[in-house]
Amino acid sequence: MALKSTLRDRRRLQTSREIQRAALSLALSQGYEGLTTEMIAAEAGISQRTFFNYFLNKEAAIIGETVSFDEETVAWFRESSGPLVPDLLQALRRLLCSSDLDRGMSQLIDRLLNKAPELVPIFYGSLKRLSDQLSDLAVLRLGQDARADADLLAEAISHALADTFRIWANDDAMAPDSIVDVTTARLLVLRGFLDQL
Amino acid sequence: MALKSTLRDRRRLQTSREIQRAALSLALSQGYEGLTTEMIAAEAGISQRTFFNYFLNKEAAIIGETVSFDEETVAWFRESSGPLVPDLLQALRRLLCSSDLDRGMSQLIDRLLNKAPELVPIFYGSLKRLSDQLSDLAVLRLGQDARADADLLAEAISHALADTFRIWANDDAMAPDSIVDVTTARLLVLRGFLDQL
DNA sequence: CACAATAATGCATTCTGTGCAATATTTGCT
DNA sequence: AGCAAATATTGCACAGAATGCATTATTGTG
Repeated sequence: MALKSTLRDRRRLQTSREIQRAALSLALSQGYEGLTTEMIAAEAGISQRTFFNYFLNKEAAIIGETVSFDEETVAWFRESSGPLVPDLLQALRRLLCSSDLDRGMSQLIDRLLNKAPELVPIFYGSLKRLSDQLSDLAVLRLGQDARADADLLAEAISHALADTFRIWANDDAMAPDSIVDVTTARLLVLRGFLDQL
Repeated sequence: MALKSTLRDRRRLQTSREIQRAALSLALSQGYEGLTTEMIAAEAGISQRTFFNYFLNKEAAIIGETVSFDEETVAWFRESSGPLVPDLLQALRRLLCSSDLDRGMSQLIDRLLNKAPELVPIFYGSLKRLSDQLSDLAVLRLGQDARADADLLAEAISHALADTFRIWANDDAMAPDSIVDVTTARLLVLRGFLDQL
């Protein structure tokens, strides 16, 4: 029964994206304040009840589906003998490569965050999930004892990445491939600060 | 009219703490799932309506009041000519000194976060507010152009601090004064990772 | 085509959160 | 103390969020 009906899955993903698109465009045009789940459902052409079948809550619809590392990447990372941090960045490269990035959607999100700053914490909550995955990867190589250190590193990397994402969303000339490069540059800036200690 | 009725203010702070205590203890004993604002209000001896006069929402009651840098510290920081990062840590030292830390409450929070991990994002949202304040401080010295860099640095520092807080909450032998010292040590660990780049 | 699995929907219900008006309490002042 | 203004608490009504459950529609399979 595993890996069957991909047609259904594609429809599901499509509907999910349509709901997110509806939520973002309504939030941008009418304001997030006063945006109701009924409005989103109507705009997406579904019932309110179906909206809640796709997303746990209104905020999740704004954020959209979450990405995660595939098994091959995890396996590769575990076996690799290179230095930890570059390997984590390489894993991110693979992740961004597999998940097809939608610059238009990212732009909408960025504009919404500027217009409705109260949503920023929601996105940081979502970013935390990526950070947790990075931390899990790091722990594969450092051992559970280093969980706190892994968390700290993963937070820094994921925030640098989020930073870079905003840059990428607003720069049509920037290639997706260079995202992790810019993220690395951001991390070097951070290291520069920490050299003051 | 400024700086008047401190009696009223103290009562207000006391009620606020009592509500948070009620929320935390109920969440720990009965579980956060199924905890209603009416239950919290009843436990705290106030009406549900009054609960919402103190906190914008249920989650805010769990987190409690937010701290912020006082004007003297901001002024000191702006004028100081020392290196940026140590000065930021010094500002944190002053902040922790002025806000009287309640280890018992911190312990309750830490236990609740272990029991109900779905609340972790809430706390990261709250941590973000501290991070924003740190970033504002840094921008005073770096200029608005360096906002992105300041954000990155502030995130790293605030996460290292949050880390340290959990350690402090569970170690009765650890003095509040040493919190920032341990935070600095955490930041050095992070720098060690970044040296791999 | 028929049947099983899955998805969409309507409906009732509980809880969150807000606005507003009424009531109670506190504070400053004489 | 006693009065008036400011502030806090409360009850009530209401709109929206989110869930459970039963029903209906759609879709994939043999």
